Parts: sequence; C-alpha cells; structure tokens
Amino acid sequence: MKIDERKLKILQAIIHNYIINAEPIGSRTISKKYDLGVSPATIRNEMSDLEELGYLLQPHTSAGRIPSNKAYRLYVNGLVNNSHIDTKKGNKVDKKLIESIGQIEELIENSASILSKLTNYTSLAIAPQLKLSKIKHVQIVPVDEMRVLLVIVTESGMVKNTILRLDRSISKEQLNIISNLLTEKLKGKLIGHIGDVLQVKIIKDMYEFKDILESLIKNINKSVNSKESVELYSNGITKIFDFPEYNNIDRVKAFISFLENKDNVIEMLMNNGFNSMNNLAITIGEENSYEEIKNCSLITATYKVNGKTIGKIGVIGPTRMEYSKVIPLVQSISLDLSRILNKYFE
Amino acid sequence: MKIDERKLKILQAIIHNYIINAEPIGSRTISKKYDLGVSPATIRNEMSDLEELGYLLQPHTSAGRIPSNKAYRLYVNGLVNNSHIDTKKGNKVDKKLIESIGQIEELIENSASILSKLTNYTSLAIAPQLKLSKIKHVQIVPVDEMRVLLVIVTESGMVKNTILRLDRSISKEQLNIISNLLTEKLKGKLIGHIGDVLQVKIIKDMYEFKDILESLIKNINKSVNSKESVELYSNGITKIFDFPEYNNIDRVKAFISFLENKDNVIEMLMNNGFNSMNNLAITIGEENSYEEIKNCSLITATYKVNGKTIGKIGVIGPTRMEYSKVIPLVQSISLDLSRILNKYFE
DNA sequence: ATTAGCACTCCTCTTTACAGAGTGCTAATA
DNA sequence: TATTAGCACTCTGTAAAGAGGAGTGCTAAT
Repeated sequence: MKIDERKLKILQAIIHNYIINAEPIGSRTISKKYDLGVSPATIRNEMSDLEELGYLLQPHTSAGRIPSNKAYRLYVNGLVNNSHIDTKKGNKVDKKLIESIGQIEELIENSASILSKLTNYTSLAIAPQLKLSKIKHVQIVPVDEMRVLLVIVTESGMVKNTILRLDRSISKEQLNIISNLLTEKLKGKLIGHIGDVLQVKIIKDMYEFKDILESLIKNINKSVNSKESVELYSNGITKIFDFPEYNNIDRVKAFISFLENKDNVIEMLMNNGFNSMNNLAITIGEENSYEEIKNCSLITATYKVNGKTIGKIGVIGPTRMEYSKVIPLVQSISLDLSRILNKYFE
Repeated sequence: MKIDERKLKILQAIIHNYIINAEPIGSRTISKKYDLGVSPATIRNEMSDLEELGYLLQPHTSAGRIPSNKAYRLYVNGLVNNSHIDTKKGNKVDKKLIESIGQIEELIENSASILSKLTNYTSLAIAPQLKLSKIKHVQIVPVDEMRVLLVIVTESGMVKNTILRLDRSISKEQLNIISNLLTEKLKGKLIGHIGDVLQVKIIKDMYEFKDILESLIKNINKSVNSKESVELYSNGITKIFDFPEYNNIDRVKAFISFLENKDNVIEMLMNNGFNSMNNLAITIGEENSYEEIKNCSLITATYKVNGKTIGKIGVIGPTRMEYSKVIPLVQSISLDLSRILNKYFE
C-alpha cells in the first residue's frame, strides 16, 4: 500500500488540526472542517490505512486519531524541502539585536529571549565554544602581587579571559616575556589542546619560568575543559505550561528538571543534527535520545563567524510544534546572529 | 488575652506538624501525637483562642487548623533569638567549596548548588556587586586593531573585565599612558560613579585622548549600570515540585515564572533584610512584597570581603519552611563563603 | 477549669449513570 | 469497484449521589 494524494491530504489535515488543538480528531470532524469532497466513511477507511502505514495513532478505540512521529517527519521534510523559507520576519529582529551588542554573551542571551517571545516556545542557545577555537594571541596582565589576568584572543576574534593565581610574584616585564613566548608557541593551536602542546614543547625552552608555566597550564586546562566553560542560555522555560499536554505536573517537572541540568542540555544541543549538511537541525519526538524529552521536538540552527560554526540557537517544545512557523524563525535568527557577529569581528 | 505557656506549646505543636505534613491538624490528633497532658476538648478551647489572637487559620469549618504568618514569625524569632546556631554542619561543605574555587563565579554557583542540595529548597545567590566596589587599579590591554580589554581591579580584590570597541586604533604605549592616568584619577572611586568622575575632571587633563576616553566612558557605564551586570544564580528550581502545596500547576507556574524574571529576583534579594542588623534576613509569606511569592518564605545571608558586603545567598520555599534546619545552613554557608573569599583575596 | 458526649458541618473518595465522539462492519448505491 | 449511509458497539469524561471521615462548637457533668 502506498500513500497517495488523498491520504496525504487527510494526513496533513490531521497534523494541522493536532498542532493547533492538541486533540485527536475523528472522520466526521475532518470532513466538516476540511473540504476534502468525500464522506466521513471514506475518510475512516483512509485513516485506517494511514494507521496501518504507521502515520496515525489512536489513543484508544473510540478516540479520534493523532499523528505519529513518522507523520511529523514526513510533514517537516516536506516543509524543509520546499524551503521557501521566509527570512523577512528576521528584519524586525535585527534592530533590536544590534542595539544590544554590548558583550557577545548579552547578544546571544538577547537572541534567545527574542526567539522565545516570537515562537512561544522555550529557547536555548550555546555561546561560542572556546575549545574548538584557534589561538591568535596570548597576553598576561598583572592584577596584584599574586594574581594575573590571562587573556586569550582567538582567530575568530573572541576573547577568553581568566584570573589565575600564581605561587610566586613575578614582574611585569617577565610577564611580557612569557606572554610573547606563549603567543609564539600557541598561535594557530586549538584552545582545547593548550595542555598537550605546552606539556611537551614549551617547558623545555622556558625552564626559567617552569613553575609559573606549570601553574598556568593547570589552571588553563581546568577552566577551558570544564563543562562550565560552555555558556548555555535558556529563555521562556515557563512557555511549556501553556500547552495542554503539559497540564500534568509530572510531565512539567520532567521537562523542567531536564532543562535545569546543564550537561544534558548541552549534550542534546551538540548532538542535534551532528551530521546534517545545512545549518538547520530538527529532532522529532522519539528521535530524541533522552527519555525525558521523547515527546518534544528540538529545532536548532548553528551560527558562524568567518565560516566557522561557533554556537547554536533553537527552540524546544511539544512534538506537535508549529514547525511551519518555528523553522523559518530559527533559521533567520541564526543567520542574523552570524551576520551581526561577522560584522562585529570585521 | 495573652499567649501563655500552654498556648505556646500547642502552637508549636501545630507549626511543627504543619511544617512536616503540610496538612491542617485537629485537636484529637494533637493530643495523640504530642504529649500535652490535656484532653482534646481543652486543646480545642485553646485553639479557638489562638485563632482569635491571629496565630491560627482554619481552611474551612471542619478542617483542622494551620499556622498563620504571625505564628511563623513568632516561631522564627524564637529560633533566631535562641541563636545557638550550629555551624558544625558547615564543615562538610567547606572542602567541597575550596576545591571548586576556580573562578569566583563558579564558587558562588557551587555554593548555591550545595545549599539547595542540603536544604531541599530552591537556592538563590547574587555575585559581587561591582557598582558598590572601589577601584584599585585600571589596565587597558590591546586585543586587536580596534578592540581593547579593560580590566578594573577593585579594592576588595575582584576583577571586572570588559571588551571595548574603539573608534580608532591606538598603540600599546598610548594605552599604557591612558591606563596609568585612569588609575591615578579613579583610585578609590566607586565603580558605579566612574561616569560622573570622568565626565568632569579627566577630559580636561587628557585632551589628547578625548575621543578614546569618551568611547570608553560610554561603554563602561553601559556595562556597569545594566542590570545584567549583577550575576544571579539559582539552583534546584524543581525542588518546588516536591511540596504538596505546589501540586497545583498554576501555583508552580507562578513560582517558576517569578524566578525566571531576573529583575524581580534581584530586587527581592536586595530588599530582603534591607535594614536588618545582622547578616541574616528572613521574610515570611505575606511579608513579601511580590504577589507571586506571598506564600513563600525567603531566608538569605550576606557574605563579605574585608568587612564589606559583596553578595547574598539564600533559599526560597513554601511558608512552612523547615526554618530550624534551613537557618543554620544558610548562616553557615554564608560564613564559609566569606571566609574562603577573604582567604582568596589575602 | 477541664472533659466527655453529641449533633452538625464540610471535604473527599467512590460509585453510578449518561451523554458525546468515534470506530468498524455491512449493505446499499453510483 | 469505489463510495457512502446506517447502526451497533466502545471508550472517555463528567456530573450527581452517597458514604465515610475528620473536626468543630456547644452543653452538661465532673
């Protein structure tokens, strides 16, 4: 059995209805609300077929039917392939964003906030991942007797700075020497690899500052490799309360608990569309690997600086998400972000 | 009518019971569970008096009674005045905290996390408020052609740094000159007042760098004065789901929505115990000024560096909070924080 | 002053009944 | 042969009714 034109139309009607009403729909209601030119009985037969094909589910015998994950996937693929994604909506966003560009973190946070307000779903964003950035230059600045500020500038133009505590005091001039040596040695290396590089090569050349360097390395590794070093922003968590499928307290708890766990969320975002070609990634319901969000869908897009992906932004919500509205919005806000960041970094 | 010994005992029994069970209790049950040496009938009479005095509430005619805010206040004042606050529990906390002290922000965040785990309530913390800190020295470091890193070290030893974008490029030497001049002029001033000070005095002396300075001032003000500049941490938001009074979805939503609004929470924390003498502040139920949390209690304590209050940490939960357990924990974690921070800053 | 006894109140839980929405099957129809 | 009308059947959600339980306030006895 194949899914023909009419079956597709009926399926689309059911999906459309369920996205809006969150309730099963029966043959009679379909024939009244959607003008398909056939009687409820015919629709019933087709629905029976669609169920057999795995596109529909029946909560119980005498309820109507709802779309399955397979149905959403079909629907979403259709949306994305047609891909007349309307980026006009993005223009409104633009001005607000540009005004807010004090710090990059603020920019990302504001973008997430805007995305949540526009979509009415919970938004998530991760800020530039330093581990994967290449170093452009390194500078160490004295703060007081025992502490220094380590500044690492990446090739994409981002800046990471960390206060470090040393074991002995050291002069400004010596710090300059170390800074220059470090820059020379580390230029072009990945921040995530600082530890390895330093361990092997540098210690030898710079025996004079051995203790200082060891202390530096230890601290850099600690601060760069910790999960804490990935900034995560979420916004509009309480949007989830607005959906009838979350009028159950346990479901809300599971959802919010999941989002409160930073590690989970970061991993989920990282894995989303890990091997997708374009910058958009969509995971639907059961496709999620975490149990807690198997009835959610996740739509994310990457943003880039100088052609390099540095972060992600997207939304999470019930499986019956308004894909046709959300996909263009996520797409366009990520493009806006990329554009603004590129402008900022020249 | 005065509240005598026996009334107080009955009241305490009711408070104790309600804190644990979250349910009204009647005279018969009290006489069975708490050995007061009088019959239910007597207890009934006393309860009637206590209600008249405003210490008890009756959800409906044939329910038992629950404590009023006035009752909690009496109870908590008793606890705090007896103040044999047991800081032994703090010792366990200590080691975990010391290990985590990479960045100060991380320390505060971890403290909040530990506090939530220990108390089983939602914890909140605000990190050092820069506005109120005095400047020790200022350093400007070049990042690339058009950007510099502004580092401000405060007298208490904290460091604030901000990336700034300039309108024209400037040499390293010139930056050093500016840094030194700024340090000289700004030493001892409040960060929050940088704008005022610079506007009046400095521009005249440093005409050469007028444009650079103006750009700097604009950016510093923006980054210091924005509400964003107060770091807020919360942990264990989902603890609220564990309390039976929050098995109602609307109440949970109101609570979480409130906490999601950073401005609200910061203001609430700032106002808590605004004019209290010691470092501990407790707001009970209706005493809260925000409608959304009038059935919550807030317990916070300040932490200090060099005798100066730089932040707050505490918990929020249902009015029937386990005060006798939470108060010492909040107290001791704030003391730990102060101690560790002081050690860190010498 | 305290307490036993009792009528009364109010809430909550369970049971029962019923309306509503939907299905699948069969037989009639185009 | 595909479509449709008709009908018996199923399942859910909700409202009404009733039983049970916990607690109170009052009165009268101790």
